Amino acid sequence: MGIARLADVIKEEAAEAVSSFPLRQYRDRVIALDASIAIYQFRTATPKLFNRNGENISHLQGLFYRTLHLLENGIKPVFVFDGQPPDLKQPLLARRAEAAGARRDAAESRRAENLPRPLKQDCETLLSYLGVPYVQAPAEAEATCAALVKSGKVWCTATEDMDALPFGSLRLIRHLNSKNNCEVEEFSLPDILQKLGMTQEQFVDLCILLGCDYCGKIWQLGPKKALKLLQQHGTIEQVLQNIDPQKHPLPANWDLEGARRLFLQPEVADPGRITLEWRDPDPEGLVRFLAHEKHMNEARVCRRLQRWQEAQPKPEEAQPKHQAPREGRKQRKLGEFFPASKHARPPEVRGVRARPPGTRGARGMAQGIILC
DNA sequence: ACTCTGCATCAAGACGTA
DNA sequence: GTAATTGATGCAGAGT
DNA sequence: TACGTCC
Repeated sequence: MGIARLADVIKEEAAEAVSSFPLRQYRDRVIALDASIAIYQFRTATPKLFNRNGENISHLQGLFYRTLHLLENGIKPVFVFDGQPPDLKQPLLARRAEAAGARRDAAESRRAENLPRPLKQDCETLLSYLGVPYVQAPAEAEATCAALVKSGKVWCTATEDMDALPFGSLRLIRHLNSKNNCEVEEFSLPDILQKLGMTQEQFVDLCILLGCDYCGKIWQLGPKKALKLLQQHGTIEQVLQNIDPQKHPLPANWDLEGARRLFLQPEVADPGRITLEWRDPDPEGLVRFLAHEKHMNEARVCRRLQRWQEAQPKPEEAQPKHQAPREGRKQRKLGEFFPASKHARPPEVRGVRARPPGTRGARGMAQGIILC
């Protein structure tokens, strides 16, 4: 669940490091998202959606709508999937699993944090048809997101929890998906460090004291004291020498070094070996996959795709406005997929049967990415 | 006063229509 | 008859 | 905007 109250601390103590921008500010930006968190959100959102086979397809519908929303706003998303959670996180996961009820068998709870494979495959398939790249992280997704930002391949990490900052993501944005023109909130890591007067190492120490996923908290040491003491003494070790150990007992099995190492030298995918590529969504493939294979309502899928199509900038006005490198985004004429129907007529089987020659899109399947 | 903790509560994702 | 997740938020209370 | 529906 990230770092407890880190956002509050930053807003209070380093307000200048936080700014708000309208969504359009991020046009043509590459943004990394934690796929597992997003999917988990969709799955736990109520009410759950079941198709006629009784399969929960909340994740597909959610990912479909949300990704198109990003694409419509000119954002280039990269989804990063969690890998193996670090050992230090096991106690936390075990606690969560236990809280989730003793009903689950041990085998399932052990990998509770990982998405079930078919679920993940569904999402990868969907992303491929959407033309959106994804990355498999070896461990924590947020860590790989941060590495991608540091490498320059990605502009920022979009996430609701703050882990990406101690992992070193230079920019972090929140509320990317909020509805009514709510502004996006951007945290600048360099500004945070400067305002707090801390190095990245000290900032990581701060996050550990605030309470992270990897080790327990020190009793009676909340955000205010933690910040002040760290600014005063520099490291957790120094802080410990200046507080009363009776009043501030350490948690059992407190692996300070381990937690630090996970933040400062996390296991991440090598950005240099990752190629990010975006393609236009493949409407035909999407209808086939979502509606026919997964039994989402076909009319809805088509309507949404049509809305996306209409939101596409016309080729001629797309050119002069932005000088931004339109790398690899070939503008495909989409009219061919939707025989221009003025009034959205739902109940037809469209787009699927009508397959113009030469547009057998499904090759799009290939273009997720790759590597870890 | 200020700070931290514990407990209760509530809303959750996105669309479309009224 | 019948389930029931997670986390953000606000308020009460206790320790400093 | 508030609320009901999605499958």
